[in-house]
Amino acid sequence: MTEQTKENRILDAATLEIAENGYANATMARIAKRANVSSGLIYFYFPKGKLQVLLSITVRFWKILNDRLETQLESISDPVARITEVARLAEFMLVRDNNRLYLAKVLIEELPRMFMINDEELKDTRMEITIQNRKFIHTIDSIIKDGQDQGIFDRDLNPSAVRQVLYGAVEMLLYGLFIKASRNEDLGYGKDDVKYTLDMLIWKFLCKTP
Amino acid sequence: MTEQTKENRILDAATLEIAENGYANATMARIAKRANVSSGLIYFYFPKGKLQVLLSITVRFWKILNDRLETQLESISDPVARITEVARLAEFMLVRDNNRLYLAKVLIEELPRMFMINDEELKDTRMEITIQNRKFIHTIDSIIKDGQDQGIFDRDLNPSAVRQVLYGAVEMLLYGLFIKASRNEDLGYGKDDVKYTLDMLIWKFLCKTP
Amino acid sequence: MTEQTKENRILDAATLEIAENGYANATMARIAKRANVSSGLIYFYFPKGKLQVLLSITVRFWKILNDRLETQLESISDPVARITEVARLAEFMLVRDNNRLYLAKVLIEELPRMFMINDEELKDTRMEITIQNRKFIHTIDSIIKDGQDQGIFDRDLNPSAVRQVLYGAVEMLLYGLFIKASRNEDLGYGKDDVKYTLDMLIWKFLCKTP
Amino acid sequence: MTEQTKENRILDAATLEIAENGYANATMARIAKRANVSSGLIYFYFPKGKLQVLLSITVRFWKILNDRLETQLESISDPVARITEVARLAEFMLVRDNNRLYLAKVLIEELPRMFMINDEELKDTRMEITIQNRKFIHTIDSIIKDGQDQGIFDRDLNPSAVRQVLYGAVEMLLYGLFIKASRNEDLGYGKDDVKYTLDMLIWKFLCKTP
DNA sequence: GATGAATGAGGTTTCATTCAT
DNA sequence: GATGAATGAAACCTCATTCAT
Repeated sequence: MTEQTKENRILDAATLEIAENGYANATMARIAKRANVSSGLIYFYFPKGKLQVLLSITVRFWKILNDRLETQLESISDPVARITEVARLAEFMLVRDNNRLYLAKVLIEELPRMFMINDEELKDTRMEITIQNRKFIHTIDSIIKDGQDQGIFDRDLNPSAVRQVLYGAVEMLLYGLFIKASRNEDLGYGKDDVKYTLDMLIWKFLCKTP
Repeated sequence: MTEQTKENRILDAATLEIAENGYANATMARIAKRANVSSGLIYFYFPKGKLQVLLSITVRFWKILNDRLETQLESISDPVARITEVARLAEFMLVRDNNRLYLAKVLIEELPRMFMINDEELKDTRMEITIQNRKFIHTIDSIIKDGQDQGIFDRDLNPSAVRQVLYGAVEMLLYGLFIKASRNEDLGYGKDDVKYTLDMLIWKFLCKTP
Repeated sequence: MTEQTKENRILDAATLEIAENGYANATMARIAKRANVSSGLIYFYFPKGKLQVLLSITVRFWKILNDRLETQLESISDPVARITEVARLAEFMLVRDNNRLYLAKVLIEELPRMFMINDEELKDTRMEITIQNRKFIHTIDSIIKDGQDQGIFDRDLNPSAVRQVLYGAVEMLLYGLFIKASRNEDLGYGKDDVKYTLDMLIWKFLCKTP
Repeated sequence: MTEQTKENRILDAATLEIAENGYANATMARIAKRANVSSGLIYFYFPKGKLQVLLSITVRFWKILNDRLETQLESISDPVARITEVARLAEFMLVRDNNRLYLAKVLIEELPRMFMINDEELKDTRMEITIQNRKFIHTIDSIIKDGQDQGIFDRDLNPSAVRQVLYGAVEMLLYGLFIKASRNEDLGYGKDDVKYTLDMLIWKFLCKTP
């Protein structure tokens, strides 16, 4: 999918490494080995080290997601269809194959960490995430407000709170799939349940009751 | 709340340290300093080190939550009231004051890490978490199934998927509050919105539509 | 001489290591090995690393020198005798045996580096040097001004410039001795020439011509 | 002054880089950037790397100094005038503008390092320095011996020791000017004091007392 | 001549963990 | 129970140096 530059290979390798060992235990040496580059090259592309690599994984994902959203949503006008499309796309980008689930795991587990970064030297990368994140949030919130204005979505709900609910729902549903895929534990539902549950969440929770 | 033994002081200090720096950057030396004990003493109480401390924070929380749930739910029979009470209690234990929000942050961010632990020596502590976690999951799933059996909750929803949605919704709503409290960023909603949104999630999404 | 605490052992080992390899090539690992301590312990006493070790060598020397000067000069009132005593003491502390010459070499070669340090984190150590240095400069300048006031020293000379000349003269004369001791090269003079030359420098250059 | 070939630009850039960061912290990458060439090119001109660059800075300086000395001294016969000319020329070459002071700093601080070099591969460059250095020393020592023979300079002084004194005096006086120029610290004297003090050093210390 | 991405040896540095007191 | 100086494995990270272009 993404062009196989060495920079991208490093990010892919880091995704795998972090997914398997967690950020705390991921080592630069192993990332380098997985990407089949020297450890020094990682610092050439990401001078601030491991944290910048993690941030860059996130930036790359959000950029692609936002780009695709923009394209996909262009031709859809119905708020229900639009919000459903957002969920579908997130699902598609993170669940389609097991490789994607690694990315899902990293994004879900490490996203909160992003908000905590104060390092002055990483301000730029951090800002990029914030921009992409705000863009995403704005997309969702706009759809919700739009639906409320059109009388389709429940006007009594706070759009920001709804967005958090949707975000959390998608996150935990996907996370369960990851656990299922990577361990023996069954959490009691499958990919089809995710689709159906999210549809119902939109129809019943988000839409105006007749 | 909890008795101020040195052991508890260590866990409290660790919660703060991990909340501020993340598990990866938390150091035993700083935890010791914050707890006003020597670093050697941490190993007296938690011989397996940092990871055991993290696990112990989690165990302590889940034990208390499950205990209280048991007590509180005893006198409630209506499924809607029961599931609402679960949300209320989680909220209460994690949001009541800002100190609690630190705990919320640690639990939310580091919980996934728990599932990755294979360390033979920590099997016992890990098992304790699994037990508490299953107990919690079982409590929720039982309420949902019960409600479905009674024709109050929507029978077409997969109980496990619903549980993930509720868990994710509570998590993200609380997490937004933490961001708000610890940074200037406003996510667009407040404590009251959390209550109302969760109530609506239960009424509209979870309950059977008439 | 100095109490053989581990801290002092580290400074002694570092002096030797830096004298032999230069600051640029000195390694913490070798300093540790020479001091017979673990490399980690160096960071326990000198958290800012190699540069702090270098600064600390200097601080220790200047402190001792200033202390002894204070004691020795107490009982001397004649400006000529006083300034001679300063030169003698510097000589004594740096030349008496070959071990001392190592210290001399480090102090002479690396002193200029001290003035260049801007590192915010080393401000304290750097300030200590500045204080000791000013104390030393003040001692010398006072003697010179005193001698000028008494009509013994040449009043037309700028005391600060004279101090630089004396400092440079002592430095280069001692440095030559180090070269001689550590290599085969002969620079054409010996310890006795140093004494005589410095005496003449004081008598002829510094004193008022009759 | 010097022709702006890329080779010279590299040496100039290295002088600045080493003056600002010290030899230990100077990096080839920054030297290349300052010289506006690629780092690879430095190895084209100086295959032995950083040390060879440092040696080359020194060689270039001493060669020019010795050349000029030869020219300037040709027409002067009086020992006092000759030795004064040496001091003047050194001053001129190192103090005339602030750029020169950077060179002074590097030469003063890093000269001792030269004597420590044993690297077989740098034997040639090192030898060049030794040759230039001996030539310089010989020039001075000759003037002094000459003056002593003519009964103008004090015959009781060891010429080599005198040379060290003069060298140290010039060095420290110039060094003080550098400190003054690059920091706020005032060492209590200026360029005029340097001239006067050196004149007096020659007249009073070096010359025979009547 | 000139470039700069890429390497990897070798240094610095951290910090979990121990143990004598 | 409690301390904190001391250890050393193992990570991070730098940067001199190379080489295909």
